[in-house]
Amino acid sequence: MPLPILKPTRERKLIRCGKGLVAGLDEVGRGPLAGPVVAAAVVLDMRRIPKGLGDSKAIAAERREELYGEILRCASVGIAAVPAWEIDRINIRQASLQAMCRALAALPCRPDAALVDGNDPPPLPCDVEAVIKGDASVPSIAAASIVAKVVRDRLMKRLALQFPAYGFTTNVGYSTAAHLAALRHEGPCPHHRRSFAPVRLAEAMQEKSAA
DNA sequence: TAGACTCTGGTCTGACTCTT
DNA sequence: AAGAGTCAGACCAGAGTCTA
Repeated sequence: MPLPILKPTRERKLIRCGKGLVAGLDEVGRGPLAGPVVAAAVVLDMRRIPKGLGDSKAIAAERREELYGEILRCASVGIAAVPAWEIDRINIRQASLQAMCRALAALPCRPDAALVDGNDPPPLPCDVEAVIKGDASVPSIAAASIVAKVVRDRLMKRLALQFPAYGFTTNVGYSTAAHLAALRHEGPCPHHRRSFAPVRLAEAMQEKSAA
């Protein structure tokens, strides 16, 4: 089966409106109980768009890794992560925004406009257009979501070596039954988001059982 | 067996409704 | 009138089930 090719319609529209460089932005890791939120900004070369770009959730991990390599080879990429302690300090929404700002700043070039996933355009230091389901329909956003997901998965695998009790290799920080059980048994590690209700609850239960 | 679909569980904002 | 509470809709993901 031929790989699907997303058409860069939104990017081309912005370029026609005088925006020279258009970045796609996406963040991953908003829902998990542990680990950072990771954002990526990608400026694609419109002549060399990797085949098979699409919603990062719908792409098999192996294929995601391949696309990650292709994107790094043929596009400008900026990546940033905001750790759990900072999420606790400023809340998850602000942390996502911070991650996106930092990913934009980490780009080797300065984009004139950005396309982001979602319904409400965040305040960024360039023109921003929000696209609902953009990660499945806009190639730049799809590429950013793939890069962010691969980077975050790798970070979580590294954390799994440090904190093997929580099963980060498989749950990547999400609230699976096994993760919650480990959380109740071990208590949270420094990479858990204590501002999230299930972590607070588990911490309280763990303290109670330790007392 | 792999992909699609649905459900569950986490967050947030904004709009609306209810209570004081 | 103002504050509190609720709901919808957006995002993230894993897990289970169904189907081709």
